[in-house]
Amino acid sequence: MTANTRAQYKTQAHIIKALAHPTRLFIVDELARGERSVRELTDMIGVEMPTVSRHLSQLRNVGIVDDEKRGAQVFYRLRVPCVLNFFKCVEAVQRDGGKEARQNTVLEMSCVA
Amino acid sequence: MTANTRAQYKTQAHIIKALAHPTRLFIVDELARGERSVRELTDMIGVEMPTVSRHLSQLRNVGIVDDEKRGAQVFYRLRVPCVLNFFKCVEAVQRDGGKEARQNTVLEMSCVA
DNA sequence: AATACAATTAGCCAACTCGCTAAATGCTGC
DNA sequence: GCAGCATTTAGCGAGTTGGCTAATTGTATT
Repeated sequence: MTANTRAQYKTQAHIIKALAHPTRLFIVDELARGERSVRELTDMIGVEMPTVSRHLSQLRNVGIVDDEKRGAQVFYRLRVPCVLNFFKCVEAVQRDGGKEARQNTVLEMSCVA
Repeated sequence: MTANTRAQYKTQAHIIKALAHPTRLFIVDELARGERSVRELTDMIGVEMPTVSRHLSQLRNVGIVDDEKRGAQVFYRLRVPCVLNFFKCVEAVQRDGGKEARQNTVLEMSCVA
């Protein structure tokens, strides 16, 4: 592996990592429906606004979402809709695979999915 | 958000997190070319075998890869090829977005990609 | 200008991640 | 059975993550 290749994987991992958290997945899912203010998202998620704000800036830093300040509020938008395709594949992983996952929560998952 | 929905996002995040590391991305990429033994992967990556082994079991635990023991060796296979689509989308994120990413490494990225 | 609300930043702490080395397990060939 | 290789497991330590509260910044309203 060359240094360049290694750097490339690192950058990609950084982007994927931005999606690797339940709250941030929820945010992406919600923003797929339209733009939302930080307050709106905070009210839906069960954590404090500063925490939500940090999740949002994480998504923004890698370019997945976009923000626009209007008045006192900041609205966030999904910038790269293709990340929604991740969900489909992840569901496929849930169905087809997952030894540990199957032991834990996937069975209950397949009930609600 | 119901408890079930929350659990669902948690499970999905767990799967995505398994991909959110440079070494594991490399492994997935390499396994897309065919099965590989732990030794083979270790020789390509610059870390010790125990570390590679743990990355592999992380991928196996969420069902992304599969292992088969033949003799003294263990061969790993990609089980859910759709994860390769992640790469395409991640490249789109790299191109279209990424404030921080743009500052850091994306420019050099777009040269090698 | 004073108050109130929206959002971010800073600082703290518990939990997790990922590298390593050492030890354990399992198979192969002598 | 013993030696040697392949792999995994265990245990350690540095660094990161994600929650919180408190403090800061910026806008709107009175």
